[in-house]
Amino acid sequence: MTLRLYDTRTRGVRAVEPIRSGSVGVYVCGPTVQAAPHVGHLRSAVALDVLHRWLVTSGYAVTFVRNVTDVDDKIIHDAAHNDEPWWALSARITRAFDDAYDAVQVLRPTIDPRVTGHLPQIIALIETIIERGHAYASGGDVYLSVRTVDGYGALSNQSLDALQASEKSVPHGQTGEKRDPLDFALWKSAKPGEPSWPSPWGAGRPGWHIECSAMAVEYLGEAFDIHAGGLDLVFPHHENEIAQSACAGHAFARLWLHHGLVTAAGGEKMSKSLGNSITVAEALATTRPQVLRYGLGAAHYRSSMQWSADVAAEAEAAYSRIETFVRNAGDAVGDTEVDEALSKASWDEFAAALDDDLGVPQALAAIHSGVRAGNALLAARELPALAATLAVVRRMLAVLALDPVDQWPAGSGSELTRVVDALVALAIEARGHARDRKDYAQADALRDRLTAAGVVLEDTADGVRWRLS
RNA sequence: GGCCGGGUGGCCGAGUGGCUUAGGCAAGGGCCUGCAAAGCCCUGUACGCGGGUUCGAUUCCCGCCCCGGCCUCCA
Repeated sequence: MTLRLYDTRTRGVRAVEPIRSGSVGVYVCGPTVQAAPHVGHLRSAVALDVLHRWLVTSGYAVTFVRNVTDVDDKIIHDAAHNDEPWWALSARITRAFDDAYDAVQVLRPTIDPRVTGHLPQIIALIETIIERGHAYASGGDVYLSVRTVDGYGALSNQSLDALQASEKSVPHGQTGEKRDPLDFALWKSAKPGEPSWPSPWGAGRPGWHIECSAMAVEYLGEAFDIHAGGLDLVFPHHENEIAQSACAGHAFARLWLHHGLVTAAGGEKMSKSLGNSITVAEALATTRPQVLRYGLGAAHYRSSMQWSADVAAEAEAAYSRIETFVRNAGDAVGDTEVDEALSKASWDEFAAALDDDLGVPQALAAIHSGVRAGNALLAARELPALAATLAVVRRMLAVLALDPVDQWPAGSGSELTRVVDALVALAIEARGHARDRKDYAQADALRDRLTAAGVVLEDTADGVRWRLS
């Protein structure tokens, strides 16, 4: 079984056949670091993290590139508005994105290149495109001549005529003359007070699309396996990347993967410009990070999903069920030896689900089936079978970065934790004595007081356990 | 207007030309428990509307309605 993914360009599911056997190169369009990350950005990162981790689990050497757009119109504008240097704003927001990724255990990319660190590569690429007759300089700008590109519009299935018909007038802030309204900027001449870099066409900065063409080739080569990003990037961003790279003679990405967007309560796309964002910081104020990860990752990556307090609550309930099983089964099993053969079917089901266009919903179904079967084995005290079930459940969870033991260890080390544990143990002991002499009124009174304090007791075959409600 | 995606049981969310029609949450019943908690079992019979193809369609085709994305910066 090999991984099959939906390819936007061919509009169908295709097997991933790496260009270099055994290794896979992935380029992801990362954020423009202009404002604090919202849960939509995190959903993107989590969805692509599942791709990253599944490729690694499948045995590939993965080069995962996720760029950072650290200079653009909005960054410049917002920084000026804040009375802050543009580079300080982008550095600050880059840090906020990294913190958000770390909070939900998104693997670090192999490299996360920034636009401002790749001006030589960008300028060289533009020169190549001009030399090959596909771009022209005009008034300090450089434009790509869209009509010279064979197959422009293939990714987004747009015809040139249709695009022409809906094309608006020349966008603001461009001083040069386009030969054709469809042409787009590879290089923008500097305006007073804006950051700029020297180039053969005068001081200026890169257009939005060219950076990705340049950085992808820099780190993955002229041909690579997978290019990913949000559905909102298909046109014009990815269409233009394809055009630029084709004009430079690069084969570029083999497969184009696009994930769905997160909607806010009203059903509209969550975005900075619509002002309906829930920031990652806001979400984490009310939702545990592992639950946020579970919730954002639970829907199929290509579907749109809503994020709200209700969705978060459901994720909490579903994930707690998994946590409870892993904890209870772990205690019961101890170091019982694990017979891998007993759990092969579950793993195979899980692997087949992920191989089929990253079918996380079906993969989660396999995990939940394992949990249900495991809980039954726990009740029956069938420890060898339980040990195997627990092992495979945790192995599946680990692929999704959701293992409660290794990846999300409970708050530990704090002196307070030890104190609370000792105090609760004292109360549990007293309640045990009361139960032994069948003084249930007293036992229940003790339990009620713990409940009121936010401590839930469970009487299990392995003794009384407690957790925070 | 053009291009794309979607409308599934109380909710979220998979999937399929008929077969045992995921999984989670919520609900009801049962079991377990001193009582709870946790857990297990059972129940609910869904596929936007109208046609068509078919022995048979939620699944394929046509039309319509509704929702969303892109066509301007956007994960």
